[in-house]
Amino acid sequence: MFTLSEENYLKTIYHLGLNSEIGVSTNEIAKKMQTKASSVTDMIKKLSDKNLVVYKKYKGVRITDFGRNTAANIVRKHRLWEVFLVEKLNFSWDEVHEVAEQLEHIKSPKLINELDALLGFPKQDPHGDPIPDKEGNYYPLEKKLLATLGIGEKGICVGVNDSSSSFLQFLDKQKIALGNEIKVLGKEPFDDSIQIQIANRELSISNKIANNLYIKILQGS
Amino acid sequence: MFTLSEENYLKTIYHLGLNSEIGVSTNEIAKKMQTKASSVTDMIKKLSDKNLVVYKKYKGVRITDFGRNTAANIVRKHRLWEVFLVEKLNFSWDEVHEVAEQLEHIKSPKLINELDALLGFPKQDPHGDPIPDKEGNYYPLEKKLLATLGIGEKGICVGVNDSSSSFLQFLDKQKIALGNEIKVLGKEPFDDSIQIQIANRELSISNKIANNLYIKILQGS
DNA sequence: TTATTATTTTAGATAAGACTAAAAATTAAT
DNA sequence: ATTAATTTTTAGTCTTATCTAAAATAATAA
Repeated sequence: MFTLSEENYLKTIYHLGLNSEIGVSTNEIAKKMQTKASSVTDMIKKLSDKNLVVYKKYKGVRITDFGRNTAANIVRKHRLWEVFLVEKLNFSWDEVHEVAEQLEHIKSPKLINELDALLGFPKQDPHGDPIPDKEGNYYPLEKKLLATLGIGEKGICVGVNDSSSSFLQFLDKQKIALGNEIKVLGKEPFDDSIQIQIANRELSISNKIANNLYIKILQGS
Repeated sequence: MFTLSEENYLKTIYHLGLNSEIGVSTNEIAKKMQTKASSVTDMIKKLSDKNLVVYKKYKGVRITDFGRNTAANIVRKHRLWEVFLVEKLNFSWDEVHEVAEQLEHIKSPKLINELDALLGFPKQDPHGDPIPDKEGNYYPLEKKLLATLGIGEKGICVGVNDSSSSFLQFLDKQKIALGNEIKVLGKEPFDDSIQIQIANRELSISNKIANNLYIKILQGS
């Protein structure tokens, strides 16, 4: 099995490598993990010894199939715990991350499979991010940023781009939650703000907000 | 906050000190934790620096009020998680300990309070051990060993003395569970075995088993 | 293409937690 | 009350994960 530190590095490498064809650089990892490049080099060697990544000096790392699988399993645990915290323990979506960061390292296959069942085999976490299955596969939602919708289009709020707690708290305050139906009523060219209808209320949303909210387009809108 | 290791040592000292007036010895701790006495001495100094125990060289340690409170909180978390695993995730009582050993170190007051509420504020864990409240107080059940009951007495199975997985698995196999009503039908002087009635079945129980099962006496039996 | 800058790695140090072996203190036995 | 046996502590070493400072390599600019 892997240490806490190894799991955290692996997870970071997994996330950073998702949208890039080339290797993940030492500095990128160091910045993301708030640590020093030399520490990253040390850890990369350990992960490489355990066949979780392929490492070529000065060329960054690429995750292996084994590493990807291992990382996806940690992400699966993280996101299932987030669902549990929100659905069963009354956490709000800005409170879940920190606790899930701890819970994701608990080792017990039975625990996580039973938790999955208790929650009804959810496919997304409270931020709309997909939950990998036992094999590490997941199916990202077809989604667009609210800012890219045209006037008259409507959809369901399915996720956030920025999951900083200040943004999530803002959404809570405005009573915008996952699952809400949102319709674009108008767009203001002057400041790129957007007028929307949500749960029978009308709101004006700044461009910055609209660029951080993901919407699943409803058919026939 | 405390490290994983510090918490584990503290918990052991707490348990070993419960039924003794004098200090807990280095060797006792080492034996219980499957480690070496020298490692214990090192750790004791750290716990002492953090005011969790009082340490006098060659005289063992005594837990402080602060230490006792901290330890009781870890025990509280351990036992609440055990209830959760059995009640919500279909674990059997011999499977819960190992996972609870991990979960008890998760840091989040909200998590544990909400979990407590989800479970309906239970007072005992699946082995019948009392769950401390937020202040670290708990109320042990009035209980007797099955072996000490007289013929005709009856009570409810409320706990085990030995919680080794082999014993717990034996109980599972015999369909003896917490909450079952047990009546003593007879005692065999030759081998000190006991005949009991449990859930409309009659069973013969060896003395060794009867010395590891706690019974809450029912009034008027 | 060479010099400059940025990135990455190496070397050496530190802290936590564990170990072994030896020394010191306590307890038990004669 | 000494000696012997046991317990406990100290001293020194090891591993993991981190750091700083310096060296090596790669990328960029003149």
